[in-house]
Amino acid sequence: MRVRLGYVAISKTIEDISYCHNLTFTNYKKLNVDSQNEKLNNIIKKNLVNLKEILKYNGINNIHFFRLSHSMIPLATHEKVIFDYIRPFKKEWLDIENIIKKFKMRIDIHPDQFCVLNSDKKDVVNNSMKILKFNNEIFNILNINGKIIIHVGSSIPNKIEAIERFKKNFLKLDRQIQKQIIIENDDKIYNVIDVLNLCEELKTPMVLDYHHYICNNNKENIDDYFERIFSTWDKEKLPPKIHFSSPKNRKNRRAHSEFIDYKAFINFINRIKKYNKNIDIMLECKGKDEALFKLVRQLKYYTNFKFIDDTTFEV
DNA sequence: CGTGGTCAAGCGGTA
DNA sequence: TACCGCTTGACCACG
Repeated sequence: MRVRLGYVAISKTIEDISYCHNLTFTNYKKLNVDSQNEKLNNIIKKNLVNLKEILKYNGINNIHFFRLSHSMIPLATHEKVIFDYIRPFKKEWLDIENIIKKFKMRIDIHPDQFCVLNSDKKDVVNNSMKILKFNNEIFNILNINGKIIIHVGSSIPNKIEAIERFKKNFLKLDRQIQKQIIIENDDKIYNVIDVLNLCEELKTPMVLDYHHYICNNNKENIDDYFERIFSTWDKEKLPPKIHFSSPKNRKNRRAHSEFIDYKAFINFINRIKKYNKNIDIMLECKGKDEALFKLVRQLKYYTNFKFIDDTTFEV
């Protein structure tokens, strides 16, 4: 089994290179009409240039996959702000595409909490579809095989009806977007079994979030479900994706800790290695890439995992 | 220089 | 009932 490790969205090592500079609608409105677009364009340009630098940093450090934060194009799906974030930035987008291709990177995107495909409110569903379309467009601009990670969403008035709404709305999406969506179990409502059943029915890959499983389960044993979860990826070119993180502390179990509990991680690897799949594990820690490299040092010291590069090992 | 309030938007959970 | 956290930070006004 080959395991690749990655981290989320922001590097802590290279500071001052954020690609998440934002412009809120309130502040946008305060500007006069001429400077609105100028301000927006400046922010987008800065974000795209910085994203390129972060991807380059990742590539040089053998980090093979990355999750894009989605605020890199502020107001992209705001109905009252119409602007072109593609053509004026052709060079910047192309630079990013070239870096991704050069290092053969896997790129995911995770819409924020306002993307609720199964909401009982029509406007929320429409906006969610718009967000998904925007994410799809980013992949189209970059000409890459990216995935959009979403949760099932709301449970109003109950999980059964809400799952039916999810299926109905999912099937309304463009086929291309349907194929990009992968669904993750969450820490409050939709547990591993809910999401696995849904993914099998929709023929959509499932992202297992191990920390969410710890927070939200019916005392089922996760070991009984690994095989089925991995199988949802059988038709994909990309390896199955797992999110791994450690709880902050006993009291605050849902929050993410700064670093990974390496013993829990080693235990986890030893339980999944028999499936002999290649796996991409994204570490979700406050410590970001520092947490990734700390875990790698611990694995090198405490295990016989055979490291192929800075973030990839075989067991 | 540090801090706290604010930001377009949805949810469920907690005090 | 009102706020908090999420996947999360940036920015600005203020001291």
